[in-house]
Amino acid sequence: MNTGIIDIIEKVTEIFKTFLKRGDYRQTPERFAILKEIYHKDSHFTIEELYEDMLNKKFRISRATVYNTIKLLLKSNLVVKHQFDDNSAHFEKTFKTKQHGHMICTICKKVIEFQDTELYHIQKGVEKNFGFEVHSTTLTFYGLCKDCLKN
Amino acid sequence: MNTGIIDIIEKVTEIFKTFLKRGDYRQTPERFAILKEIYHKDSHFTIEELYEDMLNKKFRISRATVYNTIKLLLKSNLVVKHQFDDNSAHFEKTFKTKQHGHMICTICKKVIEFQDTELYHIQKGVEKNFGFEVHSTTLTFYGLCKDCLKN
DNA sequence: TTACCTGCAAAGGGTTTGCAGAGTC
DNA sequence: GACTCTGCAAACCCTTTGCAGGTAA
Repeated sequence: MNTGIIDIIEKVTEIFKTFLKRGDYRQTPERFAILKEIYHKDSHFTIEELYEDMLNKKFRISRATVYNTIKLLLKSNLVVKHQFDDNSAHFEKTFKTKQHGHMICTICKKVIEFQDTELYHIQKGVEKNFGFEVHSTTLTFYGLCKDCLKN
Repeated sequence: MNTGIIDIIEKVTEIFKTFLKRGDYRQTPERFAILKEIYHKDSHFTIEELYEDMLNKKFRISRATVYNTIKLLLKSNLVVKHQFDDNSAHFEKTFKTKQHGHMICTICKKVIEFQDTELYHIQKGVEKNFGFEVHSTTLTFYGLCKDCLKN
């Protein structure tokens, strides 16, 4: 499992390097450190969580740099952004990650992921019908989870 | 067409009245005026847009009341909230409105709606598989619209 | 009459911006 | 060496909150 993660991080680092070169962006240690941290995570995160995780690992960094780098990662499609129904944006890595949706419990705020193949068909449908080119997708169901339904 | 709107507004006003009574909320003129304004709209709106529209119609109201009333309308399911990729929340009426998704062009910011029947199947699927009870849904595709693809 | 609701203004929280110093190319 | 990037802090915008006066029940 660990070797898998290392391989993936190597790969996305390459992709990011290429992206930076092409866009005339500089290759700073902060940018690679943030990418690495994100790809070590298994789940969603907010900017604040990412920022604190890096501080905890004694990596000296500022919020502004995290915001700046996330923008580049979004542009390079290595990360996607989700705006759930709270005030802060949530992010996820994309490389080697399957397309999925989210269920959010409006009581306990839990976020549950689910895989779906039909989603892909819907996407193909709108691309065909509207001449729209889809870059990223957010499917979110809000409601009550199993545990909260019991109460 | 106009009679259709009037009928619908009468109907949702009744629904809202019942909701307010049941929840021991007061029936204030502001609340009904906001509901009416929303159901006169054809499309998405932000709090700020709604607020300004009401001011333009010489209805004296405050932002705080708009925020407060929107919460009640969400609770009564007469309005849904969408968090697109900008900072402000977007809202829509729900009554007599079909389930649909949104495509958002990341360049021109245009929001295009599309109907989809498959979405309902996905919803049924997660309800069955996860014991989750879905109350509302947001499906959003981000990408490039036909017009922006030309350039 | 008794809460609750409204309007106003200030506070709060996430994100962006401006600027000086550091680091990439 | 030029110019971008970083870190810090202040500014910004949307939303929430506190309080005094008004209003529905």
